[in-house]
Amino acid sequence: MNKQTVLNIFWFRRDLRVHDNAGLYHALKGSNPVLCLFIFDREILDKLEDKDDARVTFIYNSIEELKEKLETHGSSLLVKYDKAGDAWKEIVKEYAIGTVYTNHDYEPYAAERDKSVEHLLKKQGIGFETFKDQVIFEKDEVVKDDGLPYTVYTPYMRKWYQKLKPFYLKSYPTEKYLGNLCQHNSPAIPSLKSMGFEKSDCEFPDRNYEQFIKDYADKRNFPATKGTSHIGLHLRFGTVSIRDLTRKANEYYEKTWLDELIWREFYMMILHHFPKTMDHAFKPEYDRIRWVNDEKQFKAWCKGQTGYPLVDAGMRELNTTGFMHNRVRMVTASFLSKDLLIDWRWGERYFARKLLDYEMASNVGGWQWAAGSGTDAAPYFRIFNPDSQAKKFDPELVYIKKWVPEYADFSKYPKPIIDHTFARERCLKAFKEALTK
DNA sequence: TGCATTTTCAT
DNA sequence: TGAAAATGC
Repeated sequence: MNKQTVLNIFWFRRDLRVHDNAGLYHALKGSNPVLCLFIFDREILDKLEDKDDARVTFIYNSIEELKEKLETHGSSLLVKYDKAGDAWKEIVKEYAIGTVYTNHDYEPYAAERDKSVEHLLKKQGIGFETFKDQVIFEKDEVVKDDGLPYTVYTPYMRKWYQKLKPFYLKSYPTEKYLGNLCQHNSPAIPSLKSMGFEKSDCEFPDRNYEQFIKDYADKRNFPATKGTSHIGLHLRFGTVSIRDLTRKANEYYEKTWLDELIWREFYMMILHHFPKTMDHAFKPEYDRIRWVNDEKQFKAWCKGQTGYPLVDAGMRELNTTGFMHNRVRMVTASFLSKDLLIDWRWGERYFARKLLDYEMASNVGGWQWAAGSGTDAAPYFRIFNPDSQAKKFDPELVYIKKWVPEYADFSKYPKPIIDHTFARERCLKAFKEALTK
């Protein structure tokens, strides 16, 4: 590429699609040809513990798909493997750049990274323009009348619906402007192996979610039925558009499903305004709880060896597939934080490592809800009984037998690592002590 | 989207 | 006597 040709760059991050991509649309409408970029960010990759992390494979596949699509338009995708800041130092040397376009990325690390990249670019006289893409309403769009952020879900949700107009669900017609991509031959994508990863043989969920939206309200609580779409993975990496998804849910009047999307935006908004809640209780007095933090019990929980069949089934589903049914996420989280009195952050980190659809805001929000320390949290005396939860939501033992086959043979299934009645009393005592000081 | 126990009330 | 409602943690 001739260094003299001024290009605009579109930087893909967690919006790995061409269709209905806000930032890409704005880039293509700009005055210079557009070069597309993706960076395998070592700041993130180097911290992953599992070399066959399926999420890296998923990203890799998505990047290959994107590159092919851009190549059919005579362009390509520039792929770097580096720390984001270092990659940008190279890129500004290699290309004459007008403006860099990208979509908002809200997690604390991403916000820091973008601030420093913006600074680096500005010093070179390069513009940095960012857009809302992965949510319908972001950070400061749904706020109380006094301008402060909501900290309770229900009033937030009401305001969210009030604000919703068809305009916000319109797709960006990127396809019309793909002629504005620059002509470019990019070098090959660095191999997974060269980045220290192996290809995972994990099967990824497809993007067809229509039927799931329709059935959601009836099936969502029953882990044995295929009532969940596993669409979280595609939302995490932007391989489906939130606007397309919300439009469909809205068309079908599936409020229960739409509510889950609103929870996602609520927690993103919360993490943006209260970034310290990523590892501190939203209600600070809950940081006074004296956790037991028994390593052996933690390991048993991780492996699905607690002796409580629904907890074990959930953890084994997670370990095997990278997913866990949401009802079961609540049960396993309650069991770890309340029955075992193990710090919710340990559980949060374990889910972060294993969940394909891991989203910091939702995961932290969910864990703090279960532990009682978060927004809208269950009062601390709400303690799930893992056996009655199993009776209610998996009465035929279909889910349990699938993941814990030895449960059928009473003699082969381990005894509970803790007695629930005892654990419940101990939890009430520990929480009360922390909260009444 | 809590659970266990007590109270109320119809039979 | 047992189901449903109320109550407290």
